[in-house]
Amino acid sequence: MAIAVVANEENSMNKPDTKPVQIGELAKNLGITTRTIRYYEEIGLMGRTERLGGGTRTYTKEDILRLKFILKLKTMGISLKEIQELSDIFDIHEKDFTMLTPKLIEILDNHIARVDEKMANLSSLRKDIVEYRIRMTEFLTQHDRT
Amino acid sequence: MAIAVVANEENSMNKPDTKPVQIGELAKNLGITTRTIRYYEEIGLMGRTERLGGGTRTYTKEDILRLKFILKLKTMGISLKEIQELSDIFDIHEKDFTMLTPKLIEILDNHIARVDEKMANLSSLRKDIVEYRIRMTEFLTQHDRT
DNA sequence: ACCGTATATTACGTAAAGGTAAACATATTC
DNA sequence: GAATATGTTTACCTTTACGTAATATACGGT
Repeated sequence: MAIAVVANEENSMNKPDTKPVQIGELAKNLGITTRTIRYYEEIGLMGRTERLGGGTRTYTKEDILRLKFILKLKTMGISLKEIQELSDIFDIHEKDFTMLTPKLIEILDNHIARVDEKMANLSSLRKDIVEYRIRMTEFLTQHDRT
Repeated sequence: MAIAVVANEENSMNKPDTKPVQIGELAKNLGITTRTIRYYEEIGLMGRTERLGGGTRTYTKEDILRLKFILKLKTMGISLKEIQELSDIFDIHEKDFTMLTPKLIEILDNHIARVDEKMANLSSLRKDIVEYRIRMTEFLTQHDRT
């Protein structure tokens, strides 16, 4: 239940449908490719999940929440490297989500600052470009007249 | 004189020091590396400049202005690929800067729009992160009490 | 002529986040 | 049981803007 909070779970009816899902279906549901899921496992974002006899990966509800959490952080512009740090903490402390929260908040705070900075930069950049554009236009019209 | 307008030339005393410069000194003056200059030539941003007998590159005042122009566009976030388009036009029309201006304005307009979009995205992103951060904090304090 | 520094060319390395292909095993469906 | 779909691993490809190294000449001054 803990991680559901952070993965934006809707919790509609909470059916106990604990039927593990395979990678293809999961990918389709989440709108990503299987390569992405395997890649996340490869770099240690997902703990290694259960496999069927032949090696086919299966994903429990918890696994899926974890993946959704990763995707959520990604949409917020957190890099996979930062998410790795979180994953490490999460796994080291035997999936105790509370151990993860302080670091998460730290990263988020950090990220807010970065976003603020970026916005300031873009704002001044925009001014530059517009100014430049005006000079160009003037230059052009002067040449039209001559 | 034409390109001087766009490269932000200070035009302090306008000494006729038309002594061609070599790549190392030029790089130092502009605060970039020689690799960068050669790279720009490699991908066609700089027309091939004159060489000394042994093949050493030399740069005239015009060449330097062209390079400054490229750097100026870069600081505004224009990609080298876009600058290539401009360079192509410039070279095709035998270095007539007026032929280049419409495309330049188009690129700048385009770029302003992109910057605006980025800023809007960052703004909503910031909201998301802050909201999320608040939820995390609440989650944490609840667990402290229990 | 010689020395030390600058330059030339070629070519591989880097970071991020996967894409894509090859070659194979497994699972499902008719 | 053959065809089809899905899964597996390994490993090289992509983009951007150069960094870095290796090797070979060239330039400038004495």
